[in-house]
Amino acid sequence: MRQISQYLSVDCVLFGYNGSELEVLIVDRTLNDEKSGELVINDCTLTGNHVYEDEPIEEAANRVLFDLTGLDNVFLEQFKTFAHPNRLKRPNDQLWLKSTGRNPEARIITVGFYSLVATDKVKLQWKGRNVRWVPVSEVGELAFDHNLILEEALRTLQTRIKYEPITFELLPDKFTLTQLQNVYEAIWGIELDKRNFRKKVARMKYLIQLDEKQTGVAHKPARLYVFSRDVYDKTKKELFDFTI
Amino acid sequence: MRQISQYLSVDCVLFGYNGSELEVLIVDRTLNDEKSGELVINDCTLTGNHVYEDEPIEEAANRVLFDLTGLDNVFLEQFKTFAHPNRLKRPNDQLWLKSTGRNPEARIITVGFYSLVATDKVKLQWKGRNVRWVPVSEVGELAFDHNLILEEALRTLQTRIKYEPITFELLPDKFTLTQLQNVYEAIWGIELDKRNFRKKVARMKYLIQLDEKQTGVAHKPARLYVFSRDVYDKTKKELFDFTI
DNA sequence: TCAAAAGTGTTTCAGATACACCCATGT
DNA sequence: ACATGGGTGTATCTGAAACACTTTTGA
Repeated sequence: MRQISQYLSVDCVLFGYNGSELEVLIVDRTLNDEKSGELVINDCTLTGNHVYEDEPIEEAANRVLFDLTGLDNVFLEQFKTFAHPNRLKRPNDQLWLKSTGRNPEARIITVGFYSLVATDKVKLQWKGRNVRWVPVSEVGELAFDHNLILEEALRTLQTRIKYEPITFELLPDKFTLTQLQNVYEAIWGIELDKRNFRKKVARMKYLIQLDEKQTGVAHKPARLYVFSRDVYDKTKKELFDFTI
Repeated sequence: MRQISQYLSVDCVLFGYNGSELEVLIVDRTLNDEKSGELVINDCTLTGNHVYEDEPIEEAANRVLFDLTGLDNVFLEQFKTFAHPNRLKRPNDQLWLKSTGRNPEARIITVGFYSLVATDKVKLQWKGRNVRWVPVSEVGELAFDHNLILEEALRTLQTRIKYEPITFELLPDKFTLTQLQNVYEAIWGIELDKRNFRKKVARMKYLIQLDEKQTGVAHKPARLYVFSRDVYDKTKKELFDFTI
């Protein structure tokens, strides 16, 4: 029997992109009173989970994502650890811990990961709990310290996309330059100039133009591109070209 | 009696600059056999410590630094958490844990912080244990997973100084532009052009030229500068000018 | 034929790079 | 007087920013 760590968890901020907005995966947390059946907790959390005693945290985070999306090999990066002694001390959180058999007094520290997926690659599923995409701008108050975790994850993402080629993770394998531009715009919350953007990405050899075009769109169909990690790894010098 | 967490620690990678090289603070770890008195462990670690159950990790890290340097308000940033189940499983590490009254089977996770100080501000002192500055390039094999931690800290530092005004932390309050340039060169391990460097920093309004010069040097004395966080906070837009 | 997004070029300006000599001080 | 590091300017090139119209498709 595999032991669960009583002190360590992982939380995954799973970002997705729906074609216009940056979204994040949110789980409903509901608790009914044992006797009255009355709904005593009804709020939301990020996706997270326990870590097995013999399990590296990266594996635990991957496990959460796999359970959730069925996807393996998802982009995943540790960004910060949250360990404040009071992070689970709000009344609802204490109630929740008790009702799920945890010691509400224990200090549980959580390692935050963020992850990027193309929402259309994902069929959501999580052990009967209700899971859904919510635009980052519309996320309300979350349980635990999850608003803080989300905030830090977003800040990390905003910085990271300047220097690392990870925006592709939010798109289908084949994507248009407009989609790529939209991802940057959604993450930064600003608008970019189309011509300048295209001049910029034209320099990136690892963005490979295909002989394919969009179909089924009611306008001039756009060319499709793929990201080549191979080419990227061979031309790492251009890393900082990602500053846009 | 304040309880110590059995599962959580902090490690601080304390970087210093000695005028020519980037250094890191290293602690000797020695253990004598109880009976024979023979030296059974004689190696080095980074500086780290336990966390009290009711103590935020940032405070724990600050406490380590204060005990070590007598300095408060030192630059300190969490960079990564290390939690691999086998991270303390090498024979010497197991021996050490046993001999210091810890459970060698327990999984101890550690949150890594890095910190920057001007070595000449510091009088080292650490509970009788031998502590010293070692150039980063000359650090040998360290105990636990501390080589990995150091590596990640250095990588973080190299990236961070491109976008954040933190190099000043490694210098005396008043410094010369050559010293500043040397810090970048030491951290990146490359040489920079003096004239171009000066043109670049001349644009940074938060580098304030004093009406003071070096004294006691056997050459034309250099002008002294200070970093103004005030001005920096007011002109944050220029953040990315730090790319050098 | 219209609506909708794709795609494209020029000008101007700021900053990156490359590069070599004279200056002020202590010994 | 000499050794040492301080301090400066110019020319060239690359990339950032600002900006508007034509093209291709489906409805």
